[in-house]
Amino acid sequence: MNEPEIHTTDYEAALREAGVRITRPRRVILGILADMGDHPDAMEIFQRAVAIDSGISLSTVYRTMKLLEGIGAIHRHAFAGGPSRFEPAVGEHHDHLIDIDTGDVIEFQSDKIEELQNEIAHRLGYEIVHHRFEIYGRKRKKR
Amino acid sequence: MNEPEIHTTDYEAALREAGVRITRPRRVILGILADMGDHPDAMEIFQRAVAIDSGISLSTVYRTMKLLEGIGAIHRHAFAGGPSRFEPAVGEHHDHLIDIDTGDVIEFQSDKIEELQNEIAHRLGYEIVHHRFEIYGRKRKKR
DNA sequence: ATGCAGTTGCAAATGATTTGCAACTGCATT
DNA sequence: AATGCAGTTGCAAATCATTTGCAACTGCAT
Repeated sequence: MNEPEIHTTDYEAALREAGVRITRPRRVILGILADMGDHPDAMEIFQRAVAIDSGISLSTVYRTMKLLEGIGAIHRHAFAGGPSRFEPAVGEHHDHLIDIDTGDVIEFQSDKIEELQNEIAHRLGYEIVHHRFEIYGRKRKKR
Repeated sequence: MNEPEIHTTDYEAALREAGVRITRPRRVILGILADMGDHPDAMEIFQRAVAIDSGISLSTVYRTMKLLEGIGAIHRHAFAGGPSRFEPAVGEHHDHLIDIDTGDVIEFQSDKIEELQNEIAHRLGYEIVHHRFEIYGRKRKKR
């Protein structure tokens, strides 16, 4: 009964800790977050939520995402010209490669980057809070 | 007549090459870009432009930024919850450290990052178009 | 000097996100 | 289990950034 998986209850615990109420809409959204493998935007999360409980409003999705972002449970990614996309802040930090033709988001992880950011921030007299490394690329066609 | 500096005329040459007209509003905006040392958003550029020529509209600023971005003359940076900020795409590529308390943007350059992105993109079967590396940090207080 | 396709300013439209407010509901307390 | 009320919610309207339709204007090739 202690799988290394993420469950709604983990988020609930985090929320309780943050001193907020576990309401019906929040439980639904938490459930969606728990098993999303992609990086949906607020509207997409809203649609999934409505499919589960038609009474949920888009405002609540936005409010909940902001709340979760505030307690560090999710990360927000801002893309130029589009809505923010979210992903659970769970496990190892990773970065993204965005396919500029298809919009696909590929995750990758590199210890060197983690090192590098520390080195650079230190050199500039800063303490890192977080970083973002995104590569925008196009699939290399095999020939 | 070939200084390594950036002048309005350099942008003009790039625009002409792209087959667009050099109009009065564009010349004003180009002039602003030529000597901006910061990373202003469209509204800020608009205000500087109006100070030079009161007839310029915000739409034109947006249209021009999009145009310049398209020909690669400037870079757009999207920040969560705020407007896009622009900077001339001139010289060596650099990345940013954002001070999360003050919003200051500090530029830095690292060859290692350039290497790393190539390595990673290659590993994933992609060809890099561009990348973005941002460190969000807080000033380390000296003790 | 002339013509017209490329540009512009303005206002209205769009898209993402936030907010005011009155009704509702967790949940700590009886 | 019933009570009270501060935290939440849904809805609609507001806000912010950005885009777009359109008629008037203007570079610039001729």
